Formats: sequence, C-alpha cells, structure tokens
Amino acid sequence: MAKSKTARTALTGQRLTAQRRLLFDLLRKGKGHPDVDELYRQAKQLDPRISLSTVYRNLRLFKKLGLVEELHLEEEHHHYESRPTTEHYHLVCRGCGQVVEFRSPHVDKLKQEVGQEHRYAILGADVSLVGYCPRCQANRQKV
Amino acid sequence: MAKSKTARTALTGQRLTAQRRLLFDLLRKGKGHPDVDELYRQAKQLDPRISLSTVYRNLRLFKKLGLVEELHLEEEHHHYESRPTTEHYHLVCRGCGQVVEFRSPHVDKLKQEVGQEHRYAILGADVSLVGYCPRCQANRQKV
DNA sequence: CTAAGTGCAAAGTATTTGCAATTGG
DNA sequence: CCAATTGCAAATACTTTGCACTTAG
Repeated sequence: MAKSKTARTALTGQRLTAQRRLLFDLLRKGKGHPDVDELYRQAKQLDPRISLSTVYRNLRLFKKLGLVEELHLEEEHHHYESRPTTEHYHLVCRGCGQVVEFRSPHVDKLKQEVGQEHRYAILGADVSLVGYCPRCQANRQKV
Repeated sequence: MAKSKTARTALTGQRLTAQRRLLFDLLRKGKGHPDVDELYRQAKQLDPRISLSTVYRNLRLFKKLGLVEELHLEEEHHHYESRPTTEHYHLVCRGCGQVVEFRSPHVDKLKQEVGQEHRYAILGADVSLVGYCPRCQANRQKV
C-alpha cells in the first residue's frame, strides 16, 4: 500500500494553505491533463471562493518544485499533469483531442545519443506525437 | 542548383501579395526560429508599413498550408520555421536558449511503434530535448 | 506575531477580428 | 471588376501583478 506523496511532504518549505492542498490533490488524483480553466472549474466546485490568480500562482510554484509537468500540446494555452514517477509522452488525436500517454525506450536512446553528440547535459524530453485515433480515421473515410 | 520552392508555386490558390511573399521569403531564407515579434521586426525593415495582424494572418495560413512548422519550445509564445525537407527536432539550452536542430531514426521507430500499438495514423512528431549546452554547463560549475 | 499567501481588480502580453480601403488576378 | 487581403483599432484570450486583508507556522 504505497502511499502517494502527500501535499505535506511534497510542499515542505511552503505553507500548506487550504487552496494549495486542494489544487495539489486535484492534480494528483485527477486523471486527465487539465488546462488552467478546467482546474479552476474543478477547484471552484470544492472551494467557491478560490481565485484564478491562486490557480496560476500555485501552478507556477508546483512547476518550479517539479511537482507538475506543463504540457505543450497543439493548443494555445498549456495543460498540466501531476508529475509521474517515470517520464512519459503524449499521443494526441488531431480529430477529437484525445490524449494517450505512452512510454518508450526509444526516447531514452534519443536523449543519450543526441546529448552525447552535441555535448549537452539532457534534463528531459518533451515528445508529442500527433495523428488520428482509430475512431477519427473511420469517420474521415465517410467524408 | 536546385531552386528552392518559390512563393509562387508554394502559394498556389492564394494571392501573392507583396507582404505575403516578403514573409514567406524571410522564413525560407532566414536561418533561425523566429517568434512572431522577431519576424515582424525583420519584415518592417523591408516594408515599414506591414502590420502585425498580417504577420499573424499569414503565419496561420502558412501553417495551414504546411509551409511552416510551429514550434512549442519552453516559452509562452510560439516560434516558427520554414518547413524543412525532412522532419527534424530541437534541442534547447535552458541556460542561454540556443536551439540546435537534429534528426534521428529513433523518432521514426517511435512513431511506427507507438502508432501501431494504439492504432493511430501518425501525422508527425513534436520533439524537444531540454538541457544545458557545453558553455552553460561550464558556467554553472563556477557558481 | 509576521512573512507568506490570498482575492480582487487592474495591467500586461499574445492573438484574433470587424471594417473600410486597397489590390491581385 | 470584385473577392481576397491589408492596416488599423478594438476586442478577446491568457497570464501576471499591486495591494489590502488573511492566515499558517
């Protein structure tokens, strides 16, 4: 029964306000990849007084502490997800927007080889594959 | 002396205005990965009356026509580059912002395997590696 | 107690749009 | 000629910030 990191231990050094814990928990327990507005919406249902600024401020903090990952999908704004135990990547459907997570040893190879070749110290990789999911492929046939 | 695609042939169906050709040529011939403001700045030097809206509108068009690639580097706004003959990826220094282009067969493998596994029709991959370049690694030692 | 955090409104940045004037084909 | 495109200004979308009030530690 491995207990997931609690807000208390993850946020050492920072004050554990009600809003902060709420946002942290939503990101931890939520399944998707919410954008700021979606997270704000969810948070408001549990604490109607929370402000959008607080959401932005805490996302920035979580990101700085390495607790969340900021995703640059195909859209204008960002999406966020609680940092996974292992780095993973995203497969995005251009038709319906569905996001599938995947992992692959090819990316490790890539980081190793490219880092070596250019003598970079690699910190991480941001990989998004774009395509059409099975359902959207089928729908496109019809048109 | 292979001539690169001209604005005329690339933009068939669209009107070839002076502004459009100017922007197209800047992206084609320019070496970097300009963001909107940088491109606007360059364009204004050659046509002081060009408007920022026109830059935005044409970037959107070029993107739709597949003539430029929109890069999601680590920043808030986007960067653009003329679409290369072969898909490539970016290695970004978190210290100085330098961008190195690279290609790798590992990404093809990745597309093939992940596409197959999830039955997606893959259109493309957006890959950014982040790290510190040799120079920034050296500078960090000192601190 | 007091520095860190919050809510709110206002400001700042990035991008899009309505519209009258211009222009490529 | 006339629909597409432009410049401009205004609108929208996204994010940050100043400040007075609140609160965790």
